[in-house]
Amino acid sequence: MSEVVPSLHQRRRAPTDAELAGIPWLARLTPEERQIAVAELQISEALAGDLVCRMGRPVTYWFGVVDGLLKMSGENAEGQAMTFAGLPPGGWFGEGTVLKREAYRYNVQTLRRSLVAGLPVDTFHRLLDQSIGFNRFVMNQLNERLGQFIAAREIDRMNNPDLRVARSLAALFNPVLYPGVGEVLRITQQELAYLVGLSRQRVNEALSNLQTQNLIRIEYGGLRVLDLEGLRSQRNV
DNA sequence: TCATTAAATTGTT
DNA sequence: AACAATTTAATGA
Repeated sequence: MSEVVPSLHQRRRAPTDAELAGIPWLARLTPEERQIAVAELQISEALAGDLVCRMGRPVTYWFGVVDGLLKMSGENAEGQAMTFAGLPPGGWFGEGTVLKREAYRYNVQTLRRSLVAGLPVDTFHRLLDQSIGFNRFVMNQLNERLGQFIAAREIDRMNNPDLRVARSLAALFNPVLYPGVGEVLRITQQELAYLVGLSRQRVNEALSNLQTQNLIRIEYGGLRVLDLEGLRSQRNV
């Protein structure tokens, strides 16, 4: 576990066109608004294990995943890390904290080498003041994630590992929150195991079961979703 | 472009 | 946790 915030600063640069294309809310802006946003957007390359934001630190940016895989976690009363959510490409997070200009309430760490985009807090507020499209995006985002966290409570209460994996996968394939994912989610079975809180062996077995049911197809270094509704509606057997 | 080798990931016990 | 099998990425002719 390494804190590499300094390297995040050093690696910061302007976004390329290809990276901008992967940022979903830019499409909701007018050309003028878009120009403001793009001028302020930063891209940073984070190595595996880097902390993107740290609990308690003052908020600096609204973050999004351009490429790679992140995990959001907090601490329980005993100080044990607890994973809240996985963040695949296209996912943006921290707007609640940015809105209130508070300190980050969780840790976000890369599970592997990733490209992370950041919009400065002041620019976020400027867009919120000026842009209807931006407001719509943020509102939709908050709403969708509320649904996902409610679903996550259900997942936590399930003791059947196959169900946990199925529902967690369905969350990662959410096209509204993570539009960069598409048909194939780039994730190793080890990474998924970290997110779900199971051993890799058990995840491997659960994935095999889901593949047998034609819900997913296992690929090298990733998973292809065949039936998202089927994953969501997995029930106890 | 192809063959060889190293590294990463998966499947299994 | 350990190991073998498989897939991909890197290297160099």
